[in-house]
Amino acid sequence: MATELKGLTKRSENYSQWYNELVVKADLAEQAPVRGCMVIKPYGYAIWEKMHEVLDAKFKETGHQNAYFPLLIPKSYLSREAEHVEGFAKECAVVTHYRLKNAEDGSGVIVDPAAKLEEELIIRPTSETIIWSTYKNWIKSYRDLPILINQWANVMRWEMRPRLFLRTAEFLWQEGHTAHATREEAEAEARKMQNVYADFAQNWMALPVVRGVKSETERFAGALDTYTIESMTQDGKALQCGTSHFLGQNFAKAFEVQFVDRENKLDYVWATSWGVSTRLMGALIMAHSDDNGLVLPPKLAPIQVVIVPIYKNAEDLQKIDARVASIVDGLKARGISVKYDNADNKRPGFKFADYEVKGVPVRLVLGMRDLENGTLEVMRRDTLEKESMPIEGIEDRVVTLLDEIQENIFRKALSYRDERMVKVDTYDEFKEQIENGRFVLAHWDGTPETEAKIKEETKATIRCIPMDFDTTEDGKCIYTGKPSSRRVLFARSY
RNA sequence: CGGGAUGUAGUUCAGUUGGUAGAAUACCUGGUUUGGGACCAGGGGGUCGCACGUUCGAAUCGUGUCAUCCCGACCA
Repeated sequence: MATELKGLTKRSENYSQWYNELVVKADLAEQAPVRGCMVIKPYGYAIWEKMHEVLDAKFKETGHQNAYFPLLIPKSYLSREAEHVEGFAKECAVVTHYRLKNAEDGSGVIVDPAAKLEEELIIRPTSETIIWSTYKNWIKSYRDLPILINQWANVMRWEMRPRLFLRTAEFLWQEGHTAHATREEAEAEARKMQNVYADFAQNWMALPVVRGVKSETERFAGALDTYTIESMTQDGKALQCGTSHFLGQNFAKAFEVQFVDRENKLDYVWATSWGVSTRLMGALIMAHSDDNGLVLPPKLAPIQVVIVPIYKNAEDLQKIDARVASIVDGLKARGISVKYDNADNKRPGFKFADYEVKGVPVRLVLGMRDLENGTLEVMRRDTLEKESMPIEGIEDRVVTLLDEIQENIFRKALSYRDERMVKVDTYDEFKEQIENGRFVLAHWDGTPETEAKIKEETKATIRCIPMDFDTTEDGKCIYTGKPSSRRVLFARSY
């Protein structure tokens, strides 16, 4: 399948359009026939698969196991936890029937009214309810705890305004659901997983994130605390990349999950849940890409190195093939994923542009001229710099180059974000900086009312109370002038 | 659910006062090409979103309907 690559909109002209075109032209995903749903194409899925693999290993290192719970949830389960219903009820897809039949007038297939379900089923928007109703049967004693389980699944939320990867009706994610004997242990777990996410974002995705705690209004429905990692897109908006919730005993109480502790006393268990989704793909795309297309961090790139031959006839190509074979072997031996594209049906210029749009970190070009000189051309995607190098020893050079690129795109994204994170002390200044697409650190009086007013007037929300840097200091709320003991992070968000 | 817009080739779009379907690009075939998105020649592809109406005649006019996109409210 060939993609139409020409004419990618510039970021500066229309950021949303640029993003959309990029997702499609880099061959990552496309819209599905069903509104709000997307088809993740092989190249896009390969990136997600790599993320999945790395995260899964981290979960296992931290003592978690994978399991799987059902897609369909009885409607009554959802109403058990009051805040939880409130948060999700408006966006649930509901299964009401279990059979179709042919219409009598021959107009096609219709829902068989005789097959109406007694209790409707909800397609999971998240799995807390089904999981906690199951944990109830698993937990009797403190000896059954902790339960540290993760599931990789798809969930469905009937969103009003879908966007590829960032907000789709159906999305892929992992959700961890843990049960603990003590409050302290559960809180520690929630923070631990936030750190796992932050580590993954920064060291694998090359994505700088702010770790923090959500304000009461932004908190997950049913949680006591929501820990978040927030990244910045190139148009200056915030993107919630991962969350880890300390659920207290809310779900245990709603689903009557009690255990007998060491002192033979009955108590409710303490819970956490945490998740990241295919939205990470959106964060990745928005963080590093440029007007030539995607820029992938080498650690997650499905193809880390592409080799393009340049030749005039079959005889030349044979010579290049032979020389390239050993380079390919050498790179593979070093654990590098490499593609040698000697397809004859595309010209070199086309291939160059194509792999640039797809964000392949390193391109090696080898022509007859190079063959004679014992050189090749090395291009790095992050800077677009080209350099001629000796073929001899190129494999090791590529290894270090990939590391440099990984490091460089993180640094670039970090300084981009840091330049756009500002402190303000007046509301006028606040409005101006929000309008400029900045992350704004400002004093807030701590009330949901003020937060709501600010959101209404500026569309900015409190992204988090940051944990990565100390924002404690005496000041006055930018909106009400009431005393505040620390700054919080405001931004517009996706 | 409010406000705005659009449905014509795989895609992006043109289509005049109503007269029976076009371009670019993509695709297929052949040839020449190949150090930054090739060129020439030929070819295939559309019940003009759907329904009804007006008319000798509708992509074009009217009514209805469905769908999609953008802007809000909501959200991982």
